[in-house]
Amino acid sequence: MLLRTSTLLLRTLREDPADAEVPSHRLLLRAGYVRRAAPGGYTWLPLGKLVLDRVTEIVRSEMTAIGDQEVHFPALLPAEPYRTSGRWTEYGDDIFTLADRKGAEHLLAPTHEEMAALLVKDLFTSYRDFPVTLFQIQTKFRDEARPRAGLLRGREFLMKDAYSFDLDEAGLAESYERHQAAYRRVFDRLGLDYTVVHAMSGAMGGSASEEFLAATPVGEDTFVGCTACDYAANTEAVTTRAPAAGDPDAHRASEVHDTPETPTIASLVELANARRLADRDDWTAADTLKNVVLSVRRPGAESSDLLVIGLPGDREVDLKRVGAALHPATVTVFDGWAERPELVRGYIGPQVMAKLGIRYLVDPRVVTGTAWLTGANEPGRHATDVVAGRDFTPDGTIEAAEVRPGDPCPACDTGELTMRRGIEIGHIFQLGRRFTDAFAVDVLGAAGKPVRPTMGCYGIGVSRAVAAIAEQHHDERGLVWPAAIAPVDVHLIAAGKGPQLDAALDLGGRLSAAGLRVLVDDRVNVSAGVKFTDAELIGIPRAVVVGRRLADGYVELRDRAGGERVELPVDGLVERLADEVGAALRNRV
RNA sequence: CGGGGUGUGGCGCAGCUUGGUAGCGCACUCGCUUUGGGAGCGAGGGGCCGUGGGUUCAAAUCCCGCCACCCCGACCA
Repeated sequence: MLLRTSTLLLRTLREDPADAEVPSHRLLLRAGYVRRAAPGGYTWLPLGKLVLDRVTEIVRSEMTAIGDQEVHFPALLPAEPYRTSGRWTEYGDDIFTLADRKGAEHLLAPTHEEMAALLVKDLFTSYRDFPVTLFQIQTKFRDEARPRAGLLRGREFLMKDAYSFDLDEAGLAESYERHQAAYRRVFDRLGLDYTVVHAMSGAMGGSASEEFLAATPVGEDTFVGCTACDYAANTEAVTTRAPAAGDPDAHRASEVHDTPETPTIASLVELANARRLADRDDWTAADTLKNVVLSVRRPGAESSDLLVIGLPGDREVDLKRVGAALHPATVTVFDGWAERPELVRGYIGPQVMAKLGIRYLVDPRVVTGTAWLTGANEPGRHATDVVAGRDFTPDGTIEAAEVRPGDPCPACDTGELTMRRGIEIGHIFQLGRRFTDAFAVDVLGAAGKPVRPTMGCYGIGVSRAVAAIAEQHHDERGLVWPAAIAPVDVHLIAAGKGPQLDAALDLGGRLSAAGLRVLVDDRVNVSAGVKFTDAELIGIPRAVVVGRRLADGYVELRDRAGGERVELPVDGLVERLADEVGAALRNRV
């Protein structure tokens, strides 16, 4: 393949577009890979399409290598299957919905579990047909509340989604492991620095879920690692180790104290020490029990329910974690104080929750036998020695408290948690039978009785991966593509329009004939300096400058990543580059 | 959805306060010169000033509505 800059649909930008903030967005626009065409929608220009196709091909090859079969579902679907599965309402505003001329409701698919389950039900009837995994690479649609950062979060994006069907749990676990391994190979080949983290299975339910996060400061997900072991998790999925329970009767009796003007934890701690409540002057925020009132709304429900969460006063509630824990319900901070006078804002304690019939969940640190300084449910009053298991009994625990760097690792005894940001580039789930149940997907089992397959689903954000690679592979001059996914293998630069131009075109033709992808900068009346800066912006791994030493039979080979420059004889150059590029690409596999 | 900011040729911006027939740099076209690190000179082409309404003799400029984009938050396989 031979591309010529003089005719390529390409215009590099000298300055940063004003509305592009993150590096991938900025550079992909400036270097002429994509153009914004719609809110949250991008046009892939020729160079960008080549990159997208190479990434797509790597994904496809690893999927087929583990025996997955490629299909292609419609993106435009009738509402009915999504109503049957419950996701029409569960997804809510995040799906694009539309009506056809007869008024029948449709959607632009955000993902295809329903279709995969129905397709298997349609065609397979015997246990002998299993296991089977289907995948597709297709444009997905989601009506994002806030598209941002160019390709990182769009309303239309390319995704590889796969759906496995097994007859039992062991088979599902195997399929899941196989995809986990395949995903590692994909992201290794893409040159991404990524971490596999425990994740919430959320709407999908099921027993296991992991996310593949590409580390970058502009990532939207925060994840933790451990300083001592290999534990890694999305903050939403971090679990808190509960301390050992104690004897609820080992504490002195609870006492109520006047604590005027102490609606906050800080003001309460200050007053508790000043007044020596319960004969102590060493109170800290961690000794207090903070009770946060939330509104919880189930999908499609008319009204919200109250939920109070109790947690140590030195921790804030992380609404993202609460939301993940209660998914698919949505959670908001309670603001209906006027209608619930029994809730004394700033002085709420757990002692009355059962009597009020309000659901009360606590942080795992609030175990039986712990004693707390907390609200007395009267204005200006708090109570000491309010003991879990004696003065109140929670309805359960919830992971609601913020996770902080330095928190103890839940997986080992010695490590502390560290926090980083990442972009979700892959997500794998053991789904279970949610969708096969919804559509009664039954096949005949070995014993002559019906068996219901269990599903896994596995996604890779293909277009997002392109942006993630750009985030991780650039410098102040521009993009620096890994060899495996660069739009072309060699960028030939004619530095001079006479013999240099002819020689560059000749070299380009021969390299192309040798199987390399080549871009020749054959523009005349463009100075060498412009071509050099453009080449660095575009980020092809190897550039060959055909310039002043051509007369002596030499050209210059430049390495984009390392910056090395070597002079090489034109003789034998084609063979040499073909070898080098071939080796570089093989090393990726 | 809440808060903040911005919409003027392909890109980056000025003009708006104080209304009077749209400007700069880059990019683009032509000519000559130049040619290894974003060239020079000369001549050109290209703009419903986001959009709809209002005020006015007159609106890029003032007023109201809407739309879009960016950032923060909420939301989000």
